[in-house]
Amino acid sequence: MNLNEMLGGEEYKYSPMAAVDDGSLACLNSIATARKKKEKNKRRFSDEQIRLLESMFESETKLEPRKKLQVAKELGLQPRQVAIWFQNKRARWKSKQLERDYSILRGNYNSLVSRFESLKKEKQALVIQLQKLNEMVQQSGGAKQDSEQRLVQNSAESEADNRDNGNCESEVKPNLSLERSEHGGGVLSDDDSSIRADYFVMEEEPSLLTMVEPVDGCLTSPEDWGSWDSENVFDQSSGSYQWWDFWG
DNA sequence: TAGCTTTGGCTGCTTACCTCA
DNA sequence: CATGAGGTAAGCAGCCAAAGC
Repeated sequence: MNLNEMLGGEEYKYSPMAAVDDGSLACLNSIATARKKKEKNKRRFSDEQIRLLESMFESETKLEPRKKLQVAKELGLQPRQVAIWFQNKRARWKSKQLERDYSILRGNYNSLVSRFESLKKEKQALVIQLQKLNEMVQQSGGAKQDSEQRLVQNSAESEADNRDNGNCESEVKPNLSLERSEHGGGVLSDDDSSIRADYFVMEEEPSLLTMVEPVDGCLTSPEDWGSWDSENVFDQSSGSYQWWDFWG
């Protein structure tokens, strides 16, 4: 068997990853040498060829067979060479795109972190302010306590009446009141808007830091970044992926 | 019509060559 | 001049879809 037969002529396919079972080092060396000689002919494409290929790639990242033949003829290349150039180009482009996506994600993450920190500080300031106000309210208690209790009682009776009449909460007339909560503090209750803000509950810091990636992988798709919002980023309901795992 | 083979293209990984700092 | 890093053309395995039988 000569070298050409070993290599199978033009049909020879050498795989460096393939398992070696004959243990013939000499044979392997011959194959490697032959391959090196074969690849000696490898030359970079000319600037003109690259220029045209690049412009083609800009308009369409995948070539139709007919177009491929036309381009190959035009550039004096084998159709196979054109196909491989496009394959490699797509791979390089994808790699670059990944880098770009990564830097954009990183920027988004950094801005979210700084926003979260500023909101946290704002919340702390508001809590302190509320504590002070509550202290003032408690200090001025005494005589006022009776009127507060009356207010609370009236409010409870009013709600009971509304329930009896089958009224929903949104139909109740505005009725702001100050109640005593089970936390020993107070609860601002706005019956009209159903907005209720508990305060003095700092010991139960919400775990806002649980960040998950949506199942559909939209975070990796730049087109979808426009739809980002805090619900996406701080969704606590699905998955267990932690954002700090990603940046760890 | 279903099942098969063939063909061609794709992705992902890898190799070897070339260029340049 | 040697060398290492990065870019690039090309090889390979494996997968998939379309076409033909």
